[in-house]
Amino acid sequence: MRWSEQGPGQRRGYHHGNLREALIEAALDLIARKGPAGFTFAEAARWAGVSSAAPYRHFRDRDALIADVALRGFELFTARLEEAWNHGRPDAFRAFENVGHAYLGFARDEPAYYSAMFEAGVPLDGNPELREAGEAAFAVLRRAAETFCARLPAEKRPPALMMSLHIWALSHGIASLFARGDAGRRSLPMTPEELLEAGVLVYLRGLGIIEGETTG
Amino acid sequence: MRWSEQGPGQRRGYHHGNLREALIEAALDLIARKGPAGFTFAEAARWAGVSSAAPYRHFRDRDALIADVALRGFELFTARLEEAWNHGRPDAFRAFENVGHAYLGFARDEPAYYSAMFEAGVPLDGNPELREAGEAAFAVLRRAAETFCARLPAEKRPPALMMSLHIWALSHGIASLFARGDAGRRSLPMTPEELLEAGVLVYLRGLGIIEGETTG
DNA sequence: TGTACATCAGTGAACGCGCGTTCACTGATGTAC
DNA sequence: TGTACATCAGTGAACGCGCGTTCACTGATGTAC
Repeated sequence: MRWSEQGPGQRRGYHHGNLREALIEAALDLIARKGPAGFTFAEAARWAGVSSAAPYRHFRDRDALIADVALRGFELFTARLEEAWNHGRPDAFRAFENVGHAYLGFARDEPAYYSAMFEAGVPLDGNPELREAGEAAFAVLRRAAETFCARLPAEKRPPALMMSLHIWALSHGIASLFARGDAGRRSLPMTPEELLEAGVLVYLRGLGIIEGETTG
Repeated sequence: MRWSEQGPGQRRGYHHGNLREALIEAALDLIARKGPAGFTFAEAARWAGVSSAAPYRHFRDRDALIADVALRGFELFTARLEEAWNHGRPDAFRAFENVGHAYLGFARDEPAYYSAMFEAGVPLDGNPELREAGEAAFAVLRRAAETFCARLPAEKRPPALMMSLHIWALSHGIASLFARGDAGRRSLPMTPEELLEAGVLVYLRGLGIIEGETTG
């Protein structure tokens, strides 16, 4: 460390060395604390211990940085869902459950990414890379649904696309309303995970994919 | 109209006459077009054809105005859900379906209210009136669920609170992801209403409240 | 190994802008008598 | 009905601020010879 202090970083010479990454970290920190609108280019630069003009060497403008955060968010999200699915092991049902938990876990552990992905209002048109990243995340859910549906005989097999949309919407709804760390969060007489798990169980029973008691 | 032009309003003398309402209208217009963060006190004043200091006669500050918009939003929302429920007529099932449609309809027709209510990050602590208004809206859903559950014999009756939380989360998820007018909206191979209706049907079947074919 | 030079990631000063908020004020309205 | 006055919703000018963005610049790094 030479002279200038900075956020949580360590070194500083004339060249920062890793400014691009530092700016993204700063964005995550700021978004987590103040929401996507509370993030400013100027503050991110300050956080990284760099002049306010420096970020322009790495991002066209403020929106480009947010879009990049959203993109990374989707990549991480996809990886986490994929890992939870784990090729349908140990069995389709358990793996499906794990995907649900991974969904909520991501929303809770990475509120800043989640925010940038779903609430920052980054326009998807004109950013095909971002759109594809979002679709890749959804594709994990969809593949899981397909595998899961395959246990049923073809004639009573529900449309996997619809099923995955339902699960996605339910997960997203629970995450937005109850599992986020922000000020508007509603309180709940159970954990979000329990709520999601119960909902998915009822839903799957309704599809005829699993059997069981109607109530507990 | 005397001299100063204004948004869509009509008159202007020295006294506006209805500035409080005009500012709220302005806020709705701005939020609908730019999101909750895109709303500024200054622009709302301009929209109403009034000096930038005038709003302070009616709202303590910017946040107070947004909180007021959210409050009205919840009141409207409650009224609309209530109307849809219509005391469970013509029958509990149909009425329940109507509530779902009303939910999505509100999110689509009143994106600005919806935004202020669920996305503006208005802190609920320290604003009991707002919190109660939100709970009142949810209470409609809950009462509907209770009435609906009552068709089942007590020993296989699902917990109505949980059921209403599931329906709420599913509706909110679909509304956020697919039914909103903003830029981040995902596209969908069916209407949000169809998606919600199908999801609720599956869910209710899973609870054993309705019977029916497993797939279509 | 040493020097010349191109490249590139930073600087820092400056800009114009719009915002939120305050202040002493003033014009319109409504009420008492 | 007319006048005096209190009340209150507006004005408009001013403030300090932080933002996004640009510019000519400069220090560090890496490469060619």
